[in-house]
Amino acid sequence: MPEQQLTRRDRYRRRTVAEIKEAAMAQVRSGGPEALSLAAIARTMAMSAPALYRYFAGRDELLAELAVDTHLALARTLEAAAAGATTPASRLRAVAGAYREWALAQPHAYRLACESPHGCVASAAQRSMNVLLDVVAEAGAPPDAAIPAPLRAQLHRWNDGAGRRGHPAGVRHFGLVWWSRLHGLISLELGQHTVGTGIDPGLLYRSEVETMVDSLRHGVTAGP
Amino acid sequence: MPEQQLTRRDRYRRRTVAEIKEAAMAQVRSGGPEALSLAAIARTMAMSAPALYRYFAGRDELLAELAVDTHLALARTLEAAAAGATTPASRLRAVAGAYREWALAQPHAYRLACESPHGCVASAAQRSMNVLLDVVAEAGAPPDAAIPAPLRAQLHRWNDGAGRRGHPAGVRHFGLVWWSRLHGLISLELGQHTVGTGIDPGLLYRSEVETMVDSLRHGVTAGP
DNA sequence: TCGCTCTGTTAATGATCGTAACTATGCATT
DNA sequence: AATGCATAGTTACGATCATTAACAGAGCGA
Repeated sequence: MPEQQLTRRDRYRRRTVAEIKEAAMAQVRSGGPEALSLAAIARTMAMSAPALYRYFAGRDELLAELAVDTHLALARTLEAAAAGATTPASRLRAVAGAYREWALAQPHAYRLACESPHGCVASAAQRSMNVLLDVVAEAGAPPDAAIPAPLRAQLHRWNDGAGRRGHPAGVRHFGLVWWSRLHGLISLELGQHTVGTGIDPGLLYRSEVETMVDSLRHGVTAGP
Repeated sequence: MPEQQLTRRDRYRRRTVAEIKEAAMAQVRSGGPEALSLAAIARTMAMSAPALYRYFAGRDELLAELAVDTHLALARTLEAAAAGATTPASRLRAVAGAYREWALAQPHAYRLACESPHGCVASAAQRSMNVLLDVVAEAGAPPDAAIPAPLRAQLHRWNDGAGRRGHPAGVRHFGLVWWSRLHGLISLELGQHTVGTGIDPGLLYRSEVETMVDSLRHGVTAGP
């Protein structure tokens, strides 16, 4: 079923969908998810607002699709960052740095991606997670034995990256923790929770990344 | 200027403000910040919507005030949890546990508090931060020397808890990191990012808390 | 008592989402 | 080629919402 097999109408529809999403993402990027307005999208496309319902069931569904797209874009960015680095440790730093850069460059989009409580969105986030897992695996994660037994069992059951070889529990654990720590710092930074303190969030972030790189080097999972 | 000095009108006004906020928080708790509707508040209070503008400049200002109140309520909860524990380590666990319990019990309120990018809100969060800092200080934080010099300088300059004795940089650093890690995990949990994985977020959370308690015991700041 | 301020009202404006009813066009089948 | 259906668009409409303006009565100090 090559692209040319598509009927004229189908190709046109794809273009329209893409155009809608483009306009929608522009709104989200500049004003956040709550600023997305179907009426405004229709206006910029010289369409009537009800016409949009031919393409999306409603505002919420459009937002959900945008969140998925956003996660995929983030994943591609992380993949590129990982591919651009050479050593395992530098790859860790590169991915962590790219993650923050990306979030700071489009904070509203980051919010859209991370705080959408939709299952479909979570599954799209898996692709970013896979980048992390691979990089952590390469750097050598702590042994499974260091993880509390019940958690270890759940980690083992977790089927990450459909169709890929599974990672050991130590890698999965470290990946999850890594992700949550990076996200936590970025989330606080985006919430302006560091502005009054005079502390540079970038320094704090890099310090946390270094802590984690070190702990990987020493094969443990430890605190600040 | 005792309470009785207030004129009849002033006391009535206070009651009205409280009632408005109560109705507003109920909406936020059940549907999130975006579900807050001035019209609906007015309806439940048997008032006309424009009357609300005698008390708040608009929807945004009301939300900001709610966010501040929410932060203070969270802080009180943490203080109670800290007061209820006996040993330093158990106090750490109690505060961390109370933090998550509180967030899970009212996820929408937590979102309101944490993702409001208002300066005033951030300053209200300071009170929760102070609870953390005290508990960390009591448990014995890593030495300042372990922190990268530029970050250490900023931490030292940071004037936490107005009018209180300052904490050493090690405590401040550990407190910030602690907070961001707890918040990161909770934020992912609220975003449903663990549902597809079959991993119990509570286990992951407790494991992370234990990691940090251990690292305090050993006087280091390390990774997972 | 007079007058000002505070608190409330109704009316109106303009924006939003979403649905219904209708029209024209593309495309496939006869 | 003619017919008929799904598609993609339109206008009209109803509901909700935030916000402003203009106005009215009650509290309260002079």
